[in-house]
Formats: sequence, structure tokens, C-alpha cells
Amino acid sequence: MTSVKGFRDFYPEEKRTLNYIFDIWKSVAQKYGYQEIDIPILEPVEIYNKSGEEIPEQIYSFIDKGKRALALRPETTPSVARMVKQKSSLKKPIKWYSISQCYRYERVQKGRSREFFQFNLDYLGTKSMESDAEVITTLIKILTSLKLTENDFCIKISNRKLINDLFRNLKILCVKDIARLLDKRSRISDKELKTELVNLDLSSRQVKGVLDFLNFKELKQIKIESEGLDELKELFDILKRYKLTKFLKLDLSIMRGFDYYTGTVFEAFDKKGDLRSIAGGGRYDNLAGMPGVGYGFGDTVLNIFLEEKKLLPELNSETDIFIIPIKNLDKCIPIAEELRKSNIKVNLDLLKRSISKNLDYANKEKIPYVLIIGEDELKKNKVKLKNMFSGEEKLTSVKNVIKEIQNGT
RNA sequence: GUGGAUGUAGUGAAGUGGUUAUCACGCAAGCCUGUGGAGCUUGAGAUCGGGAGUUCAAUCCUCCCCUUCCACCCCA
Repeated sequence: MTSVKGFRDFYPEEKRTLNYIFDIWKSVAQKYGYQEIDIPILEPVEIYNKSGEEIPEQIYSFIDKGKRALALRPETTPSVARMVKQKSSLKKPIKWYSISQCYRYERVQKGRSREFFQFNLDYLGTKSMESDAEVITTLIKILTSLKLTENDFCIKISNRKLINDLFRNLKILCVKDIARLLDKRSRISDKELKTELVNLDLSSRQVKGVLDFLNFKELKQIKIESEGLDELKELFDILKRYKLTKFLKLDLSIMRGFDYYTGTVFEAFDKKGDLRSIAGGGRYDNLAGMPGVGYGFGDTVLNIFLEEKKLLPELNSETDIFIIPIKNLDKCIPIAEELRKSNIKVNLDLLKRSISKNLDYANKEKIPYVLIIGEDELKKNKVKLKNMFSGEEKLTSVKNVIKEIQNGT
């Protein structure tokens, strides 16, 4: 009796945590003026052709009854691009976000499942670095809203055009192989990296060139003519205005797996470096029929990260109040309904259990208030309201209960 | 796909070639006919991951498979 490998169950407590993350994703996106969209779970397989080699391998694809080759969405950007291309009447700029479950058939392990939630945020319609900066800002704001600080994470930034120019300058052709190597950089020593580079038939001058630019920490150190370099300079300048420089790190080893990126690329990492990347994205100017920039942000790594940092809040039940009837369930139902009419979330004991059992239940479920209703109370036309955190009790009217709960929350 | 580890109630752990497989937490009921987080009592819950073999007898020994986890690979 298990769920499908790599697929997850969310019990109420876990779902609450997930909702906490969703709420922050949404509120930051809305704060910057992004609109929520939704995309289909199935897409034609071909739309992922531009994603690179890795993705098609991991795609859940099948032929449907109409002989169409379909795929469970492995990511959102191609769908966003499709939606943008499809409807030419959209007003620019297009600022969208979405939260969707995505699917990838891959080896299950820490931080990687086959089904995950991905928050995606995109700014389409301009090549201006201002949009790259805003998009990166939202990513940082999400992480800080989750109470993470510059000691916990950083955003590594690079630019595809600059990388290409650097390679061209060194007359290196096997860009792909090197890109893969560079991606591993944080996990291998410089020495190993060197021998690997030599194995790829690079001259010693080329090896030195590659190692050099990996160690660039500041843009000033880069001495070539490149549009990518200019873009990066501009981007860092704009981000200064958002006062976010402390989160940023120039890192030319950032490559990103997707082939469709054309300019800025960035990735959010935990500073200790023992987790996978938390979020990642970049600029894609040839995918949607118009330039765009965006990122994807999965829930799995984030969850582990927040748990390790002990930043997942203890969340109360969504229920506001639990009613304990004492041998008069029939009289309590109308009271419960009255509270619900005032938009209060009410749970009512239907099992006719004892007071102590019910209090125990309310306590375990972390319901903040309990209403005890018995003979004595009904005689006086009152109810007994108990605050479960303080233990305080008072005899009061239903109307006052409504007021108290509405003010208290 | 490659390599390593793992598997005993819901969870975490013990244990033994031999009748009814322990313990803790959790769950349920009672002590308490109107007051929780504690205590005590009782109860439910496991074909000991699956299959084959060795044996009079296997949860335990052997083999195969599966699962889950970790690393590589890659990525959210």
C-alpha cells in the first residue's frame, strides 16, 4: 500500500506547510504586479524540444487515443511561451506567475521527486535589463519573506552571451562539454577540473583562460568586448537600486540546463552548498515570439532548506473554533451554523465524546478556541468560550463569541 | 543507467532456527455521569518486504526479485 514512486502524499500538516509557501509565492508576485495564470497539465511533446537534452529524457510522455504525442508538463516556461505566441492581442508587458505541479521521470532522492510544485514567474515583452532586475528581485523577496537571510542563500548570476564570447575568444569549440564540467565546479577541486579540461583536448593556454574566468568575482576583471558583459554591468547597477547587492554573486560557472536561455542566467543556492539549487532561471529572447525573462522555483528543495534552518512555522489549524456539546448535539448544530454564517470556521463534535477527549482533540489539532455548551449555559442562553492557548474561560453570548473571534484573528 | 546501504504494527526500535514475535511513541476505550497537554488500566493494530531453497521446523541461514534511502549523472 504505497503511492507511486516519486509521488507525494500531503497530510493536513504537510499541506499547511505547502500552503504557507504558496501564500508567500503569491503575495510577492502580486506585490510586484504579476497576474496568476494556469497552464494545462498535458502539452504536445514537441514544445519541449528547445529545452535541451536532459528534459526529453525525463519526460513522462505517451500517445493518447487520438494518436497524439503528449507529455505531462516537466516545466512551465514552454507553455507560457506558447500562450504568449497564441494570443497576439496581449498588452505588453506581460507579467505572469503560476504554481503548477510538474512531472519528471528521474531518479528519486533527497530534494528530487517525480512530481513537484513549481512556482514560475515571467516578464515578457522587453529586452531591457530593468525587467531582469525586477524578476530577480522577486526571487530574493520570496526568500527573505521566508525569513532567509544573506547568510543562508545567494543568487549566482551569469550571462550566456558573455560565456559564448569568452569561449570564442579562447577559440574553444566544445562548449557543451565544458559547460557540463563547469556545472560540477563546486564539487570538484581545481586540480581535477584542470585534468578534465586537458582531457577535452584544450591547450594549456585555453585551460588557463577557462580557469581564469571561473575565478572572476567582479566584472572589472573581465577584459573583453561583449554585449553580455555590458548587460551584466547594467543588471548589477540596477539591482543596487533595490539594495539587494548583498545577495548577489557573479559566477560564470552558472550554465543552466535549458538550451533556450539567451542572456542573463541565475540560480539561487544555499550558502552552505550542500543542497541542490533552490530556484533558477534566465532570459529567453527566442522562445515566445518576444523577449522574456523568468524563473522556476520548486517546492522540494525549499522545503528541505527551510526545515534545516528551522524556519517552517508551527501552523495552527485552519479551524477557528471547536464546539463541544454536552448531551445536546441537536441544540448545538444551529449555534454552529450561526457562527459559520459569520464566516467563522467551526468544527463540531458529532461523536458525543467526553469533554476531556474533546479538549484533547482540539489541543492536538491546534484549534485556538473551544466552545463548551451544556445545560447550565443553555439555561442562561449563553455559551462557555475557552481560549486553548491561555486556558482562560468565560461565559458569554454567541454574538460576543463571533466578535471576539473576528477581532482576535 | 552505475555503485553502496536498507526493509520487523502508523512511527521509531529490540529479538530468537522451535508453541501466543517484544518495547516505546501514536491511535482507541476506561478511571473522570461537565474541563485538555500528566498518570494508571485495558484494547485494536504485523501474512516479520515478496518469492524460491536448506531444514522435522525459517522472521532468523542461502539465493533471486522488489522497495526505500544515499552517491554519481542532472536539475526545481
